[in-house]
Amino acid sequence: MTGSPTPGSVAAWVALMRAQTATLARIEADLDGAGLPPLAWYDVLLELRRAERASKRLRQRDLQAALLLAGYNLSRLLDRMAGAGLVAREPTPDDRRGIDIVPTAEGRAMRRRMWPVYARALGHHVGRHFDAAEATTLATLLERLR
Amino acid sequence: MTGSPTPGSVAAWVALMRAQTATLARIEADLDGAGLPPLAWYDVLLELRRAERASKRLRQRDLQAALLLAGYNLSRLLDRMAGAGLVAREPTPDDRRGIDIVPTAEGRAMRRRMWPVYARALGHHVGRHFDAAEATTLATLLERLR
DNA sequence: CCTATATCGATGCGATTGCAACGATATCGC
DNA sequence: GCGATATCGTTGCAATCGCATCGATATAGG
Repeated sequence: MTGSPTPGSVAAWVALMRAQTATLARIEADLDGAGLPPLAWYDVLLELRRAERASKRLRQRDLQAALLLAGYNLSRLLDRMAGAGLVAREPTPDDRRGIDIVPTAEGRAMRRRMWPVYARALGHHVGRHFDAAEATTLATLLERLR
Repeated sequence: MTGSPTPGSVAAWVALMRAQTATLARIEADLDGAGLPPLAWYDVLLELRRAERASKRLRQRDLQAALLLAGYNLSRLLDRMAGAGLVAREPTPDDRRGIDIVPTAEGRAMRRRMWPVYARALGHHVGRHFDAAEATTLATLLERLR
């Protein structure tokens, strides 16, 4: 047998693809409309802030794992962000293969500038559609697909 | 106020991004591993079959709307698929700007060849994680983000 | 210690995507 | 009917992604 999946799970998958594509496009459009960089830059800056709050330096490898990003992709994303003056690369103290990524003052400022726009977009394009219980249900179900 | 969205909806959004990215990557890997073309090709071929079943010809514009795909992107996707002999372009009878997209015999065969692999991947990477009620709940919630 | 293997990050190159603009045709408003 | 505007699909070009590979360093096994 070809193992036809349940109709419900096909519907869920199709809905997942479309929801992500459509919502991401709307959020990116809001950021772009405000003259801000793409969402991926925010994700990087947010991870960097989390690390700073925990008084840790973040290795590129760890950033890669946190963002589910291919290594070569992250290398070049950081090229662009470093070019824009938002992050700096420093050698990892105890592993000479490694690079620590640190935010610059401008990088921290950029994250603060992006958040209000991102938050507004999130409320408008996601939060608006769910009450608290629904949002939790949705998050819980989606977690299983990690 | 910056209008912080509810914590639940932020969690739902993050989970949505990760679930889609991770699951899509797994499914694409299964298709690629079976020597088959990307998922987008299947989506096109499926829409074409739907149209044929309804005895309708499908305009490129309608395909674009059905797939939530940018026009220029679809143009070139169809270039590749036509190059592979899977679809053909024909002038729309009543609108000389338009192009009808029709599947070739090879295109229909390719869809039939892709489905078992896709179905297996879907069962493995999506269906496995949900019972019928959960899948329906998930689909229903995600529909709201269209 | 010293070779074999694994990990970390970068890079050359071809494929794909996104943006802006275009040519062709259709539709609208006068 | 006719000029202004909108729609359909394509294309040039730059940015980004994905794959394969590389150089450098670290770790494991004998």
